[in-house]
Amino acid sequence: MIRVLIADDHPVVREGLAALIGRPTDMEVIAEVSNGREAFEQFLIHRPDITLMDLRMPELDGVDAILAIREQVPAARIIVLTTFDGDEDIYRGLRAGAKGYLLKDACREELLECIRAVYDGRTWIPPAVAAKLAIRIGGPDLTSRELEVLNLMVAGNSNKEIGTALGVSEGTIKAHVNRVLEKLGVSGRTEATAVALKRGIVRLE
Amino acid sequence: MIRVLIADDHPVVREGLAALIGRPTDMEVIAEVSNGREAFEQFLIHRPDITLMDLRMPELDGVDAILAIREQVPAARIIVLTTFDGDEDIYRGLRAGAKGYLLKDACREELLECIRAVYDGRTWIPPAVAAKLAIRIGGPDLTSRELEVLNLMVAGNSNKEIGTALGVSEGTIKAHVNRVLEKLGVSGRTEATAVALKRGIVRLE
DNA sequence: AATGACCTATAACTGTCGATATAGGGCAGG
DNA sequence: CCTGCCCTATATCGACAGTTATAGGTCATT
Repeated sequence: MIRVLIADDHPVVREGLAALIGRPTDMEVIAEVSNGREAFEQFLIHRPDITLMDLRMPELDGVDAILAIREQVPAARIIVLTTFDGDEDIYRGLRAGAKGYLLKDACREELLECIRAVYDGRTWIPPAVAAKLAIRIGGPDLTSRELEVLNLMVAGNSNKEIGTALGVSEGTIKAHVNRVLEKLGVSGRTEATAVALKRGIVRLE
Repeated sequence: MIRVLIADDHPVVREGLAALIGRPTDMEVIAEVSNGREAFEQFLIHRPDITLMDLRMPELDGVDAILAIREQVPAARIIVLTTFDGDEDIYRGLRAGAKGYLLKDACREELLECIRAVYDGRTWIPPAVAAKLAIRIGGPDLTSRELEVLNLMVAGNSNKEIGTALGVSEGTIKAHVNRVLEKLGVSGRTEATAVALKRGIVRLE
């Protein structure tokens, strides 16, 4: 019997996963939670064989929940199940220690196959996801300062405003912006905004 | 018996909705489809009391499906059930003729209550959704030309490039861009990009 | 027929952006 | 200790963005 923990803040999705998983006779849902903190707590209590984890959740992010769990139980078998398909989301999820990565438009067969694969100790990543992961791995990392600048840039701030906000000169911001544009492979801050959002490097709100 | 049609391209969500709706004794799911075209076809065949419609679907968009259905059956009672909470999405969904608008993080009670309300001929819009709708209704519309320019702008094109693409002068584009910035209430094209994406006025990809 | 909204265009001007080069200080890993 | 990466800074310069004002042509509405 494969014992599954579901972590997702959408009741409809939890219900759907529970229905799909409860159908085969070799799987059962042992707990459902709606945020990352509960996911961590319930994991330690139930020690599920498989954890299905959404990325965007209140209280504690999916990635952070994975990190917290694997700090206690390095062998935890966790599958990310999310709507986000930016290469940065995929990269962070798998780097945190997820063994599978499914998008929410996965069909029933794909879901069950993935659960069985990860339960057997294999990793399970759909080709489309793997392709995006490859893009991310090839490219350069943004430094934390560059990320900070990028976020302020996406919010619509000018170089001068960013400089004021970070307590450095406008020229310094220009230098950072230049490296960000180069690393993202774009030709201006507007394109950088679109690319960063699409890739999941920054988020709105 | 309230007969429900489900239109959503995510199998997990369809399954979840079916499970939630099948539980009370006064509702039943009579059909499930995964794109807008099928939604239109199955609506005409089954004439459901309630249709739950996702907005982003292949083949035919949710809004277009609503329009197609209501052209044949103006009294159709359709509820939008989606993850998109930009004011433009909400506005378009309701203007197309939806009688309810739920976000996918709605709980079971909210879903059932909404279905019953719309079945009884009422409209059902959560306060948070209504608030965003109010924002959209207050503001000015972008003309089709301005939308065209905005889309090219978000893609990272310069004024000159947009002018070339549309076969007009750079100066003309500047004039369009100026009105777009004014209507969106922003101070530059980078901020315009972020706001347009957040509000659902434009989409990536 | 007149009004108004929209698209188009021009022009001049200021400010910001982005490219490029150069360089000192801090800090970690070999 | 030295190398390399990161953050910082300065400076120049051409390109582009954005403001403002003005105005002709089209088209639907009144």
